[in-house]
Amino acid sequence: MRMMSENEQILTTPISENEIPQLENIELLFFAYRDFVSDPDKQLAHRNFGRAHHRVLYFVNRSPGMTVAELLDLLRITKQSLGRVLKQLIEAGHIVQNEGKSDRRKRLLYPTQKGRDLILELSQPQSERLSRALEGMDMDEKSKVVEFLKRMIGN
Amino acid sequence: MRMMSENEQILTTPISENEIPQLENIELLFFAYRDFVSDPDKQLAHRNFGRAHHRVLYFVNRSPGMTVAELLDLLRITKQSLGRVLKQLIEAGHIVQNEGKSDRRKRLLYPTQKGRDLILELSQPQSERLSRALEGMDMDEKSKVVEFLKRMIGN
DNA sequence: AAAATATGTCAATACTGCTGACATATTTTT
DNA sequence: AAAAATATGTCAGCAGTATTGACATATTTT
Repeated sequence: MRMMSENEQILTTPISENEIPQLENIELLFFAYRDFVSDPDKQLAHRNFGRAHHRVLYFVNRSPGMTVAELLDLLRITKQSLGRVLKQLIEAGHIVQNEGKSDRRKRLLYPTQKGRDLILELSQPQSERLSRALEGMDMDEKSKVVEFLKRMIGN
Repeated sequence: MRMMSENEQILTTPISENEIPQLENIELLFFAYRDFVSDPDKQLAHRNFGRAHHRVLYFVNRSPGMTVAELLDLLRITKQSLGRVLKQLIEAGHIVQNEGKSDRRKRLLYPTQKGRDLILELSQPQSERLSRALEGMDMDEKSKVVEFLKRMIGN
């Protein structure tokens, strides 16, 4: 006769905050981010771009003149993964590459006006969502939220 | 002679908070979430599971007895996408499906003890990261952060 | 009996990530 | 000057997760 092993047992009770502290917050962060990135997804779709394009465009606009290697470090993806989206952004005229002056191996990345326009458009709904979420908080409270986000980063 | 059109112009100045309010926070949220999900990725990898498995496992543990349709709504993915990961989780013995009593078309999803153990293991580093990020804040400050996350959700 | 619902599955496709290998140009080190 | 290291680009192949649309089955509702 086959016995049911202990860990095949079926559980009908929900996992609780007792078993995992911060359970609610894990969930909130999941939903918050899901909705946060869904905003620009629609705008990206009808340009045949994806989230990867968005991120590249963002960082090049944030730090014009950055190199490919710096971008790789920031995004924590491989050269191959970056290569494809970067190529498409260059072909579409959103980003240009200039040879480095001091080191001609380097390819410095700059946004065009077209690329700047696009990142502004993509960032708009995210900006608005964040503004709404922080609305009504005083400076102290806002800075606590920012502190929280900063402390979530790293390791 | 070919003229450079206006939006091919190269920009060397960074995008600023003036152009997009909340620019810094957009970035912080990106990094925070990137690191938040990277924690469980390593544990998932050597079981040949991915983030999708993690999310399914999470919600089934959170609400044992939920149906496939409810899970689809929550995750906002297609039946096809869910089908694969759910199948693997069932085969691996982390989740079981029971026929609904009142409506036998429905397949109610329950975690096994094995599934409960896994979600606890996966949630551990995320729980710790959140605890560290909230450490030292008083109850009021913590609730402001939670309020912020809640307000980020929706629309 | 017909229509609607819940689920499962098929085929085809896209995006984003990975590894490993190799090529080129350039700079740094020896 | 030659050798080694660096920055970038590209190739082939693979994996995970998402999509759409079509169709099948069982069950419940109308």
